[in-house]
Amino acid sequence: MDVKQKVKLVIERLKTLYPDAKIALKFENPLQLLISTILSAQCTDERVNEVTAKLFQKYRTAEDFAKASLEELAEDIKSIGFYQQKAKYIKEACRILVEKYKGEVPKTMESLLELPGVARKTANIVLANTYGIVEGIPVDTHVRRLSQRIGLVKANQPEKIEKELMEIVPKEKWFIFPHLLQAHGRKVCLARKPKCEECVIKDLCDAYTSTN
DNA sequence: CTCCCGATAT
DNA sequence: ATATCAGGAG
Repeated sequence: MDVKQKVKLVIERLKTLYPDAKIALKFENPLQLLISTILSAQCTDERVNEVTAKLFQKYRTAEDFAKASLEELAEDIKSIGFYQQKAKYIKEACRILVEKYKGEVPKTMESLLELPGVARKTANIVLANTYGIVEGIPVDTHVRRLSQRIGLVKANQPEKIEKELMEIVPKEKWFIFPHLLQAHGRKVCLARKPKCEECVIKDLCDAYTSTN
């Protein structure tokens, strides 16, 4: 089957299964989403939400994070992995926000990529989910795993996967596509033990059809 | 490529 | 015990 036709069917079926698929990180403004997304690296969104519930009470502006003590900030996010690195990223990123952008989160890919701890995945998420600016497709662990299993892409590096996906997913679906794959990745197409028998797209999946 | 790294599922 | 979790930097 043509890969674009496969993408169309995957989106149709997953949309029926997850009609309310959207970002799982909780946030009230662009700054909160930026921080949450930096924190979410190699960590479940659920735990990020637990930590940020308290964190965003304590730190309300970019300036609050920028002038925070690094040790204290690290301690406040300790239950998340990579907490020392992430504390540095957040403090430094917020210092730049205050210095260059009046404490606000910039609206361009180029500006976001200058922030430490921010690459295309994080920038795509922030732009799309706060400003409605869809420049690409965020490739996280779920988008990567499912795209590879289904057989939508051949590449192994996130940036190359994003490029391949941008060529086969219609642009008007760039926003919903990663949300659908993430929802399916968390509930059915699990990393360790995928529940293939209950999967609504198993007939379209290379990983399934090649072994069954 | 390695390193960062705690919490949870298997 | 080990793999995995909405990755990114050096």
